Amino acid sequence: MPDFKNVRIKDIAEMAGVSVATVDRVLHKRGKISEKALKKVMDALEKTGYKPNLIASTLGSNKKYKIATLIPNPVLDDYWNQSCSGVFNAQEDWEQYNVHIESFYFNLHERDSFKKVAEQVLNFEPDGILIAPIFHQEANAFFETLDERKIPYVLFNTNIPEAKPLCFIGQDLYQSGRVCAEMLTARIKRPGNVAVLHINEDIQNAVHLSEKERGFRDFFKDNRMDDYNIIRFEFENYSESVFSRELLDVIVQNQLEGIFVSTSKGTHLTASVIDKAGKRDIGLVGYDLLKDNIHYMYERVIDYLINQNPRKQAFLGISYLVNYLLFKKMPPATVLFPLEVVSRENIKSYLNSGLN
Amino acid sequence: MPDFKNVRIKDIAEMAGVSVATVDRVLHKRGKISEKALKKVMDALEKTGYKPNLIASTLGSNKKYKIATLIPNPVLDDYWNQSCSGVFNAQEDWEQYNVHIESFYFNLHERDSFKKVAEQVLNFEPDGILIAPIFHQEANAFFETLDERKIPYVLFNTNIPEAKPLCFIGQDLYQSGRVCAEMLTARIKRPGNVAVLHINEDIQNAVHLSEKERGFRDFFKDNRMDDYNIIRFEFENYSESVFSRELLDVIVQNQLEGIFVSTSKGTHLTASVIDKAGKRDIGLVGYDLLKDNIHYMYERVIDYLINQNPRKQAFLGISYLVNYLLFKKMPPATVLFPLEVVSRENIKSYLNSGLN
DNA sequence: TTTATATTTGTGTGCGCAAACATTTTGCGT
DNA sequence: ACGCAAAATGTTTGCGCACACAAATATAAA
Repeated sequence: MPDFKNVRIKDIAEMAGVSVATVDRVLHKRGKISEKALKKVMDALEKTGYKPNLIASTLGSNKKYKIATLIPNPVLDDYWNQSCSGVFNAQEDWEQYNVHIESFYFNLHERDSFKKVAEQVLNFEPDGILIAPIFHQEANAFFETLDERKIPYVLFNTNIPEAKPLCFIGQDLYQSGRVCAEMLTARIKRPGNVAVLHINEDIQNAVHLSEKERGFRDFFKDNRMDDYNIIRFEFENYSESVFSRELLDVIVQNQLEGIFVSTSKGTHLTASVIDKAGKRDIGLVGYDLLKDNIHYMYERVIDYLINQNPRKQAFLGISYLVNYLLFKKMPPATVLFPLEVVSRENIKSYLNSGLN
Repeated sequence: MPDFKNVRIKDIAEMAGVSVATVDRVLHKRGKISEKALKKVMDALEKTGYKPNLIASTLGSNKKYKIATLIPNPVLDDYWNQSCSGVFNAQEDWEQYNVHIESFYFNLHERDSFKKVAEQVLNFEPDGILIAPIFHQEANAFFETLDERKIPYVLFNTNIPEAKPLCFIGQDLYQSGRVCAEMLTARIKRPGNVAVLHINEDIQNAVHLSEKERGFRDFFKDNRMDDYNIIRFEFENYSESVFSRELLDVIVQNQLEGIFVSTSKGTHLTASVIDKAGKRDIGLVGYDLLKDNIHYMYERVIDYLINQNPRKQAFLGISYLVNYLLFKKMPPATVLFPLEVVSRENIKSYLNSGLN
């Protein structure tokens, strides 16, 4: 072990026969530099394989960074509550590094709320933003402003193809649907009717959900499972009681063997109906480790949950932003999380490991 | 936002009416301090909620840390190869921080090799060690030395109850067995004979493996699946051809419906035999995303793999050590990874997401 | 009281870099 | 050749902390 002392800017400067400031200028592409000096410095950089000391760098540039989050209000929905706690975790990790995170919440059900809160975010003048772009159109308008002002942003949960974020964090929805089909058919012992349930407050997520449905259906097609019949149902702006009645109708009339619910909240709503009706023999696959979902999984109403890991998504989003701002480290353009299959037997291992 | 400027040692010193050195002394419990000064400093510390700037701290103490890994040779086994790459990943992450990681490999099949290499590790005089303590007894002897010399170490993969590591990283083996039973029974459509296969080079792992078997069996018991019959087989120091023949005998004679293999290498060995015999209707559940296992999963020979995530285990182990050394951050005593269920449909999502 | 010695406290420098500030060099018009 | 601005380069300070070193104070021995 040669105990190789890391090359410093000073070393580079000496090698190139210039001052540290000149080296600094080429490293940060600031100021003007003569061709000659540039070449000399570049050569030295090349030869030594110089890597900046990020510790010293962050200490030296005594900057404060402000990061904003723009996500649905966590009190209205356990899913977003988990995203939120991911942000908090990240906050703890980075508070040492002079980064301040301010959370802005919009109402999941009102697009106007998004616009209003987005405005507040701009007033906050953040150096970076983590966004869950629920409302397609409004989000796009917001992105334009951000692009103009050159404020970097990371999207998670929902992708917006037109946007040019630093990074998108989410899952492969098509494949997610396929996994659900796989698990549902593993659960169901005799083929028959299965239902895809889209339970959502807003038709907005149409693309989001139909991607999952497409994957779900393709699984049956690709595996030649002709003995299954897939029926699709949508519930929108439901009231609890109406939903309950209608869903029961659907179940009974179609003699459903299994149900795939495409949303996390919809999952425990459905589970609740099935539970009350005492129809536990129906296979049920849905999304996420929400409190209620966990409960119905232990109760054997829900068979499998696909974990979208909102906590980790948000956490990683913040980490990417910070790394970009502090260390100029470019995140991958897209990060698709593993499609975690959660069952009665491994659910505890997911809940206990603080890693998520 | 009050733009709260972080309190520095200097601030504390002023508040307490002492010099920075005195504050430094109480912070690090070094040198002697008068009662009076101590109290004043402590009060100021308390009042301000002082938190040291770790960035400045690491920069200031211009220490070099040496970390050693003591793991099986990666060229002999893809599983350990993955652990190894986890170490490399960690290395990249931390090389900025003046930490040097040196890997020491022992031969998985020779306990003497472990002793010899452990000796080398000691000569290296590391500040921390990541260990896969395959050989129970030899490991324990090593730990004693480490405890004496107060060298912190993190264990992963295999737990040694007597050891006093900084942290153990692994999985709940009992529960792991249960998950395998769950997935195997989900795969098998008609109950019958299922086999537990322990395929291992060394009887050493007996505890390790029988924990999994216990969980496997308990699943059937707890779910009153009396229509299943569980048979146990061990293969030790096998030659490829002998193994192949014997295993086929077992399969045919018992008319196996499903197989649970308790080791990662054993999984593709078994898959290979099943594949060659054209017996894909047998359910097969095993461990880990090894290259060969992935292949047989795509080939529909293996149905489910439980991911032990050796890469992430090693990566996290190093991270914990570094955080402890650099930032005095205590890791949790035990970290049990989620029991990830990998299937044909979600395997790509695991392979693609660089997170693992 | 003096001197030696232990105890307690204070000062200064460097870690590697960023950035403000200072200086030198160049090009150009007159 | 001169003046002058722009271009190019150099010098210095400070980020917050660790730690070596220096100084001051207290205590004990003579």
